[in-house]
Amino acid sequence: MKYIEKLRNSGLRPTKQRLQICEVLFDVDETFHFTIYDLAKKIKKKHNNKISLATVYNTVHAFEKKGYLKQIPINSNQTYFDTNVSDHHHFYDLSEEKLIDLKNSDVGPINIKKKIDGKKIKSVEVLVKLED
Amino acid sequence: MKYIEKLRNSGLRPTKQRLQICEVLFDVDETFHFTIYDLAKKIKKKHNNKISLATVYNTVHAFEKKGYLKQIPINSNQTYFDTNVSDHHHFYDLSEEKLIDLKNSDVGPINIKKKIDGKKIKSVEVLVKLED
DNA sequence: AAAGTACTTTATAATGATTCTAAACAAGTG
DNA sequence: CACTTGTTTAGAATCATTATAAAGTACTTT
Repeated sequence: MKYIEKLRNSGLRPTKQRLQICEVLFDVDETFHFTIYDLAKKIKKKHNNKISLATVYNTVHAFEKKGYLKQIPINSNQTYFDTNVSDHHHFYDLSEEKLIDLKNSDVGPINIKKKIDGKKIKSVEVLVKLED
Repeated sequence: MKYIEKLRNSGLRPTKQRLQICEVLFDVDETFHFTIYDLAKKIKKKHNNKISLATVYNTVHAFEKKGYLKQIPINSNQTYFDTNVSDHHHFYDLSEEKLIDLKNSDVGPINIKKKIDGKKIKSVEVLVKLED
């Protein structure tokens, strides 16, 4: 199984549940955005078994910490994640409440001129809100 | 009272509670970031009376809809608001969990090259995450 | 392979922010 | 003042997320 090593490298034991979650998240042609609830539904559909919500939360957070997933900064009642962990940005369609990827090359270079002493920049994320 | 007209113009009745909230939010030299809970505490301290949390929520959301407040897109368990409604951006200091304003002039111009049919851009917000 | 340990999963309970409800109240209008 | 409409309120309800602790599984050591 191709995800066993990925998990091992992160100090996570390759359990049946984690492997199933990996398949849903990473065994696809295109990256996608999801909430925990979405993901739980997808797993149930694909593998025809239910993984405890607590496990889905734990695993997603472990993956996020390891850099396999990214949290998307957006104001919503639910937390959105992205399987696209490359440096990129987002449109947020307000009327449809949907996220759309914005490739890095679709946004001109961003120059942050202000510096904060003793801190370094970890990420620069742009959220472009869309209305009709 | 200087906020009465502001409220009236927005179709909001100038009630005692709304005026008190206005004073806490807008009667200050510098703009600031806050959560609903922060705001409720500030009101209690400044006016020495308690406004129902439900009212604080209602009023903040009404103000946000009218453009008197801005929601800050950030992943946190609580929603952050900003009394600075001008076009600007934010640093988010991950270790101190604190927001810092980034003036528009501190960020080079942002050029969004991709267009979505039938949608127009409402806002462009940059979140710069800081680590130690 | 058995035994021991450390990590995982799970159902369920707990938490905490936010929203809803419906009754009491205040503001605006004639 | 009488009337309508908007507002406030405490408390209940909701919903995402986190904590708990018991049962299960993976890995290591013999």
